[in-house]
Amino acid sequence: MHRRNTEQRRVLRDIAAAAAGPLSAQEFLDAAQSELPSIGIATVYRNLTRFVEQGELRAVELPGEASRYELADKLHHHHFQCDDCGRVIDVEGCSDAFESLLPESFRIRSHDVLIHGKCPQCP
Amino acid sequence: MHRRNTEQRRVLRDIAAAAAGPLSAQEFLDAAQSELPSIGIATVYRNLTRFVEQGELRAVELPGEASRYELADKLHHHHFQCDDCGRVIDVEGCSDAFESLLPESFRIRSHDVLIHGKCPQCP
DNA sequence: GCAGTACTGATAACCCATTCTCAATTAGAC
DNA sequence: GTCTAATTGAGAATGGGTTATCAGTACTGC
Repeated sequence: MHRRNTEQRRVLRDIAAAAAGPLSAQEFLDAAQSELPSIGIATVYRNLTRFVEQGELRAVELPGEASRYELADKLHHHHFQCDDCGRVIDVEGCSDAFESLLPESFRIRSHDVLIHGKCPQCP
Repeated sequence: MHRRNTEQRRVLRDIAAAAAGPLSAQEFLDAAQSELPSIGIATVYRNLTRFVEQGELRAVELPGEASRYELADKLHHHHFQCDDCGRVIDVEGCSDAFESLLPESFRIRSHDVLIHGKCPQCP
């Protein structure tokens, strides 16, 4: 099972690298089609799944939304989602004092923060 | 359209009031059936939707999970979800210094925090 | 009590993100 | 250039949460 470097994969990787936040399969498709109009949604899903298995990408799940994908080597960060356009943008840094809020009997592994509001591009 | 006080609604309201965190429709169903074995999932969904419309309950969306519902008059808080049993438990308090992480051009409206780990009941 | 209608329970239908199928295409070793 | 299997694109199929349908039930005003 030799891996091949297809144009589709190259385009998808470029999109992930240039993204300002995690993208959905549909967003990957839209972005990819502007460079490779014939690419289909099945290919996008197949490759996103594969990139996750290979450790290149990481899935980001947001409430009530389709899965999004971001580079796996990103440092700890959180996300902002615009109420209007729905775009998700990375937020660097983190003020984590969550541990102190729970009793000792809870063994904390991680935490996710999602900030809502309006992004600079929306009215 | 006169509102009626059915046994089903009374049970669902009791369950919501006694919950340690937001419950899914399935969890409402399971809890309700121990008191009212004939209650069906359609009735649960119908009433949860109705309670939300009436402002009694509020929907809580967690990544990759069915909607959950909690009392609408709860004060600002966050949630903990157990990696093992999946239960969701309220976390009082909040260390919010998120505003400072984003540029001024982002107008922040709210934030959600979800803490992951193991609850006291799980190994 | 009775009537009228809001409500319920069972199940079929729906919605939509994701996966599968399969014939056609193409990267890459030789 | 040839060969072969990995990959692709289109559309069908899937799965799970939620909603719609409809005949039967049971609140509540009188």
